Amino acid sequence: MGVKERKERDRQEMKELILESAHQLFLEKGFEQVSIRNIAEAIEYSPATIYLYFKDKNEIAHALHQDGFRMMIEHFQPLAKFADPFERLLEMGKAYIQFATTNAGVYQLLFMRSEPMEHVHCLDEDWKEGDSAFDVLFQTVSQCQSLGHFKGMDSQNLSMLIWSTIHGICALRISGHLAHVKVARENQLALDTVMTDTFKAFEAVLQRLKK
Amino acid sequence: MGVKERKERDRQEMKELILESAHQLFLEKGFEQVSIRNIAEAIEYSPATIYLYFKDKNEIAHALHQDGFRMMIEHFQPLAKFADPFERLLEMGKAYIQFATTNAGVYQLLFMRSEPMEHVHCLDEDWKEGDSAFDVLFQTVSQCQSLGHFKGMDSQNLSMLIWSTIHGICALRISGHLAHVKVARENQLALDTVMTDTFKAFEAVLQRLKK
DNA sequence: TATTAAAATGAACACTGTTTAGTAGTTTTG
DNA sequence: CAAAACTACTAAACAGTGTTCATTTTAATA
Repeated sequence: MGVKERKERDRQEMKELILESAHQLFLEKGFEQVSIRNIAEAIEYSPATIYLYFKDKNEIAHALHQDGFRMMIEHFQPLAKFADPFERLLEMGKAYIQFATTNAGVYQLLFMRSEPMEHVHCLDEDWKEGDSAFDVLFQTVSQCQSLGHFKGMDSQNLSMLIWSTIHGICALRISGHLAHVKVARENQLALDTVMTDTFKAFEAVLQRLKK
Repeated sequence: MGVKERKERDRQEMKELILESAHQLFLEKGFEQVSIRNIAEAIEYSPATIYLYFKDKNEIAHALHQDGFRMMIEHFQPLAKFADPFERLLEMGKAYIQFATTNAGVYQLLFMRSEPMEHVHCLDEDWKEGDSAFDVLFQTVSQCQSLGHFKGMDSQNLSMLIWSTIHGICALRISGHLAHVKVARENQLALDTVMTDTFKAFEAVLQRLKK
């Protein structure tokens, strides 16, 4: 009698239903702007029901982290065709910015939400995907170094640095803070050139540090 | 009979009182975690009173923007002693990160709060200070270029790029997202070296772009 | 002192995330 | 089959949020 199994299956289906609705709503309005009641209404259940499947709103966000990272990794898939790691790194930067600006809701959920301090210990579970996404960058950076690029720098530090850099560009765009600075309004940063410009800027510094 | 003048003075004092309390509370708990009722309690007035002096919570945030920028500009004051613009730029980066991490509440208020879309048109007033803060960076970058650094790049684009870069580092730190990535936990980025590393990384790219 | 204007507020509205007590429906057991 | 046990679900409430409004208190004027 597989009644227990069916119950478990129903339970997973319900979780999926909630996550799907939440995911779609977050895409449209952003995490903070979507209430538990909104999700409940969308799936035509009572708000309290959601708490039978998820501890709190944070747990829904965490569950969707995996989805978000999968989306990112998928978005990075075409980059494999770039044989030269350095060229791939450049394209990764572009692809990253492109993903973040076209999926602002997802991006905010992943990287721009200041989480409650207690939940910093969600290490193993929902950031497995995150770590493997980071690994894509790390591998590319390492390959660049194998070819003689970025001499004398720690691969991990460098990877984080590059990530921070690109994230900064995305975060300021999404939050709309670039629009405040007069210069940014008059002089729009073109997506196509931003990565090469970034790396060009890096250069000037090395020349200085060399001598 | 200067009763009207006194009333106006009282009104400004009240506004100041509200802003001071709000400022302090935001420092302690962050913008989102402070309610109008918290502020009201701190100044020993009814919550409704606050709405006689400020249209809404956003207007309080905007009023405090100026304070925040003044704090930043003040924090950057000692940098004037660096005669070499390039060296000053490096120190600015360090100072910026130092300010953001020690005044996370202020920094979040200034750059990490996603504002309601309607309010993107607060151009002239509360971002005057912001523009002049940006100008500090822009001037330094321009001076660097006068000395031959960052050849062939648009000064404004480059300034925004540098800002984005440093902001990314700060934002990921403050929001705690660095703690998620396994690498970041095991391998803490040292504040002292992060700027030089950033600029070192820039180098590798130029070498590649040159050929 | 009475009148008028301004300032402050208590109470409410429409929300939010979350908890609890209680109700239906299904499954298992005697 | 009926009773007990367990499950899924929800209405209602709690404590909080930003905000508004009718009402009262306070102060200035005539």
